[in-house]
Amino acid sequence: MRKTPTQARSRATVERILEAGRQVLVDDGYETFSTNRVAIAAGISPGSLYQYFSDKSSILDIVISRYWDDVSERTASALALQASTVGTPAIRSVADALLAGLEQDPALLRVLTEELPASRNRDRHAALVNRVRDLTAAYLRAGSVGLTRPDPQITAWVLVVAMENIALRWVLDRPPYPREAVVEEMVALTAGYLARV
Amino acid sequence: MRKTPTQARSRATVERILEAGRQVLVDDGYETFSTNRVAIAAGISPGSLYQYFSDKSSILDIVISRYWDDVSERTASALALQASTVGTPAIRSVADALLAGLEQDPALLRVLTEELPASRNRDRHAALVNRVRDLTAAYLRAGSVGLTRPDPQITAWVLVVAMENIALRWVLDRPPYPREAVVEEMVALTAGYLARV
DNA sequence: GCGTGATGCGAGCCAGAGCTCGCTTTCAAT
DNA sequence: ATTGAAAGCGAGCTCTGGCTCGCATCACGC
Repeated sequence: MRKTPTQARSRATVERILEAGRQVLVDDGYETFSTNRVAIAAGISPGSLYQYFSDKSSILDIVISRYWDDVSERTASALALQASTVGTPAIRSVADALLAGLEQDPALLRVLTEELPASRNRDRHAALVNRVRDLTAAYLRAGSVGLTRPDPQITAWVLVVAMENIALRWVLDRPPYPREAVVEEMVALTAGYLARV
Repeated sequence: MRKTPTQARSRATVERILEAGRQVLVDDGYETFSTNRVAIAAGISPGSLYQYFSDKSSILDIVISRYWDDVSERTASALALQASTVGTPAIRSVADALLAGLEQDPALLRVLTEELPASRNRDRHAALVNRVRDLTAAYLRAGSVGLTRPDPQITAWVLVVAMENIALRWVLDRPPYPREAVVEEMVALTAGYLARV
């Protein structure tokens, strides 16, 4: 942020820029994401844009942050809701929440994960994974489920990384499997993993 | 390919360009990957480069293809070797092969998966996933394992997508879990999923 | 040896995009 | 109403990097 807007008008302008940034990203893609395009989409001039943002990257950063914060919030809160529940219903609703979080804005998700270099999302994404992993590890340690694996930390990590990719690939690649079927597979995968053999 | 090299000298030049391309990608990263840099690294002039490659993208394409073909070949053949084996030993060696395949060239893997837009890898990567998924589905249908899940196709897809991300994240993020432990978790995850409950 | 096509050279063209700067317009406080 | 700061404008500067083109050099068949 180069200059903090004080008047209502300029605050609205900053907001318009960010919305336009998201729009250009979704409509035109990352490759053609240019400050001039953003300015046009926001209905302002390039010069105005650079009064509030130091460079193109900083606009992107905020758009990206907003998205991941949103997903993170949704997912973690859904997970927290189930902290006291046990068994497959708990797993099912977490799997569902994961899918729902990613289904929130698939167009932006696609651009962020497929067109941007993954390193752009790295920190934000790692934060999300760690957050969910720790919640999961705590849940496992709480012992509501019989612990069959030696290290809850690894187990939680494995679960999160596996589930995330299943959900992500299903949302983005749209394989011909119905949503409920995928949820059930996610439940079975998790339940089988955690159940004593 | 703009012109097919006939003499030995030019065939060597094309090879030098491709090796330089890989080198520049690994050393300098995707952002700064420029045709001029590749030319310098290959010890030739930009003009010579454009005699054989139509544009910058086509050099990249070949470098990327070569990498994924290599990984695909290694993984699929390791999987085929285990087609007749059953039980956790079979699962274990497939998990190991998956890790080994990705560990082959971690530097290039990192650039390809973290710096390039994922869409650059999309086709090649999808081919790999499909190939392994179909092998897995056939394996499941062969009935060596008791089928507890309704649809082998979904089950195979879930397994491949899950396993791949576990292996990928472990290789790239180097979480503090020993390799053998991760392999065992992958085995447990798969075995629990497929075992009758 | 000689000539013709293959190979190689590298300064530079050119399009595109990030960003600037001098100017105008709008706002709000006095 | 006045005035100074805040906000906005947009032509264009500048730099980067993909790519070219006219020329030099090399290699192989006769």
